Amino acid sequence: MRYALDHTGDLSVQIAHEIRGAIVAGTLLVDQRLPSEKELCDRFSVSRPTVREALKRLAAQNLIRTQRGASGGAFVNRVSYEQAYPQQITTSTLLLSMNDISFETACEARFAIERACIPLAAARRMPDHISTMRAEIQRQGLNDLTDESFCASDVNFHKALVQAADNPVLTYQIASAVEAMQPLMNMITFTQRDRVVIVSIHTKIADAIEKRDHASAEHTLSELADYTLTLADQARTIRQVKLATNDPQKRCKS
Amino acid sequence: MRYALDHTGDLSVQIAHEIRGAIVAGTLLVDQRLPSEKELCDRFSVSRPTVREALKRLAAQNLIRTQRGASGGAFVNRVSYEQAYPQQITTSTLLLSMNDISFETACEARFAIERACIPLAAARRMPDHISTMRAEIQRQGLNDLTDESFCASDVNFHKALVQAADNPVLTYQIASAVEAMQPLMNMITFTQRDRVVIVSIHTKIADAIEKRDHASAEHTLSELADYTLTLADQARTIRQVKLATNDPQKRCKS
DNA sequence: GACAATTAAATGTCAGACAATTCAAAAGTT
DNA sequence: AACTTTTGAATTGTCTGACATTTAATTGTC
Repeated sequence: MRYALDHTGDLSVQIAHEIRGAIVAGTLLVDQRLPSEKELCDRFSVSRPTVREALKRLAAQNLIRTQRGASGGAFVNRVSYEQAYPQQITTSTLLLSMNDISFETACEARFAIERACIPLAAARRMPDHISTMRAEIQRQGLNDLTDESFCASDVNFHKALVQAADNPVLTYQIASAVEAMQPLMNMITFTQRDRVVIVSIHTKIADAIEKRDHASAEHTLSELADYTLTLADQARTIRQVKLATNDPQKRCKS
Repeated sequence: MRYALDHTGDLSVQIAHEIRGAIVAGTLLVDQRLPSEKELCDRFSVSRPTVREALKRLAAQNLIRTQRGASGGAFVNRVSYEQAYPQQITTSTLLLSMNDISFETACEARFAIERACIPLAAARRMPDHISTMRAEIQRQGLNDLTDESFCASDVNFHKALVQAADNPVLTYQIASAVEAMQPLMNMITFTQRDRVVIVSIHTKIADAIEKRDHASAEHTLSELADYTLTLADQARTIRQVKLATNDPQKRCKS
């Protein structure tokens, strides 16, 4: 077969678009081998570097993988959660950092989405979900925890909560949203007192989920959302005060 | 500066990874120009095709754009919602189609996430959100509407609902989830009776949002989720019956 | 000073070659 | 005959050098 391309833009873009269309439409099935680069050159009437640039575009989107050697070539990838995940997070993270999204907006979205899985989590939670949550809560109570470790444990807690809903699509969507928020959350430093409050809220959530009391869990989650906002507000105030009182020399250093 | 690369895998992958890291870390700022391809060749000690393949990888992820001519080159992209959107949808759509996600699972996730924005939408809806929703409802009542047009209007209705929450991050997340579901939704054919039911549910939702009654809106949305599931169930049954009663000739045609 | 032609720099494309990798078949050995 | 080794072919990865195309700045002319 011969391909007819849009006559808009660069050749490698057109070719990549053509092949992507075939994959999305199902003309090319998972694990099916694409024609070799040489054949693609003939079909599209372009040189090999051009074909290769097109293939690299597709590879960057995890749509294909390539293998060297005899019986090698480019193969259609099965798009898995594991592969889509980091991609999604990179995009979301950049979106947040490049578009002046306020902490309030991001926080609101994150907790709103997480709230979506609470009824399902309450209905379907299994014993190991609860024990994972409690283990993370216990970890969060340790005294010698760095802020990073505390945040990581926090992420794990919420991941377990989401996983209790037992819906892979939901897990994928929410987990990527939560992780994309992480850089913003890391700007907060948690005092010992803050941690005590958060641990108590987490405990209340775990209790509610265990008792399959979704109303209480939802309510407590919004409590956590509010508290997170006040923490961010405090952190901002502290930063501003520091900035104002800092002598010029120190400010230059930063 | 000279770069040190991981010695794992292909060169173009390593180079792309290196540059991506600089963008994500903020070393390269938005709209900043990357070194020319020739300079990159020198820095990484590779040939131009290799550098170009790396740049194409980044371009495929919308991280950079290229411009020809004098004072052209590769520039760091501002990742905008508009650009991230179709990318996200493509990925999500492929995830759904390639991983044997049941309609039930996808539907559950979609409505759960949409539910997340209801309280915000009820609190913040403006007159034009309501009028958009009502306009789409009216359109859905027209008799000579194709299934595709009905679905498109349905998407618009839910988009307006989400937009009423007035949170760009939330809009981005939910809208992409809803759109990714569209191929699955398009498998359902809506009888006139189905449409009447859906229109009435939509009306109830719009009414509740207008009255800022989030509890009622949430309840009605879950009603819609249930109804959608029964429709999908019907569609599946009908397809099976057709398959069983079809004579061989017709089955070959399809 | 305004407009047109030239120039330079950068990406886009091409052609051909060689290197590296992998699998399969042929050859050789036991 | 069964197993091991060698060879070869196919394919992607990389390099080199060249030319085409596009665009902005420069130069020249009126």
